[in-house]
Amino acid sequence: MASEWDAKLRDQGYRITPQRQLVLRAVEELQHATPEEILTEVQKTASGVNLSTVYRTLEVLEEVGLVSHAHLGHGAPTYHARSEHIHVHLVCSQCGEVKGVDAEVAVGMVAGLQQLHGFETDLSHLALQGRCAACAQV
Amino acid sequence: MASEWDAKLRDQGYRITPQRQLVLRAVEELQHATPEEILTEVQKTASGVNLSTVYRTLEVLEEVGLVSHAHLGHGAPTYHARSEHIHVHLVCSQCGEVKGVDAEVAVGMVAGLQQLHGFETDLSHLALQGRCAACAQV
DNA sequence: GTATATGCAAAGGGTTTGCACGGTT
DNA sequence: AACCGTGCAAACCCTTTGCATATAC
Repeated sequence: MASEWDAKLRDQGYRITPQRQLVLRAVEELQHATPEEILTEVQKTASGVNLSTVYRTLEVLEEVGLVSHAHLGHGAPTYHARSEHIHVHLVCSQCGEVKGVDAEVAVGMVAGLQQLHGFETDLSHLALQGRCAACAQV
Repeated sequence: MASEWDAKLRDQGYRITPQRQLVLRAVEELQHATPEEILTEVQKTASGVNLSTVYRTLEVLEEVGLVSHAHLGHGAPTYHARSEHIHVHLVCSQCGEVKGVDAEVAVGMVAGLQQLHGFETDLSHLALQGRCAACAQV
């Protein structure tokens, strides 16, 4: 049901605007995009849209649960749609490669944290630093 | 052997300076501090030290393996000494609380990533977003 | 003595905010 | 008609960089 997006906004008292629709669509299409990249994508359709609107919109979309962000490197965060398959980000600190892998690998840890510390982990934010297979071989 | 710190620097061709010693000590004492906080601590002893020196020093100390950083929230990253017990950061996205827990909880995930994807995870950078026990009860 | 490290100040990225206008409800 | 959302521009925080001076080696 891809048309639930507007309901999620309305339910929390937010209005439906072209900008919000375009930003959400851009996030879905680009998959791991920074605010700047999202702006560029949005401007292909609506050139007048402003960067601050993208920031404000992402904040709203995140609050209603339509998107999430993760800090993959030192720069800007990247946003992805919440509807996507939940995945964990593997970031190679040597070559910078980013790989998304199934969140399955982390369920043990999540269960452990819940049991030991009562902590409810949100995996959609998770970025793991390390060395990818290629760089580790050296 | 707390006096190995200078050797680690020298071995990689770096010089030993008061600033580097002070920054390292500040990181060890403050435990999870931002560059700004580290500067303030260092300036208690040497008021002339500059923020850009702190940044450059942290970069060097990280390269030689004396400190690590993690992005706990939206703001500046925090630095901690590598010699400390390895721990994972649990960040509550609701109340902002940060808790360090033993990295033991993550060994299963690390092993899985190694096996499935050849990825060597660096746990010292790991920050997990979620809800702490207190906030989850609501 | 020479190369590296530092302090200073300016520039740079990324993000937030105040305000007047425009659009959704 | 009322209020929320947007565009614009300025401000903000965090970080990096160029350059002259000071310092470790």
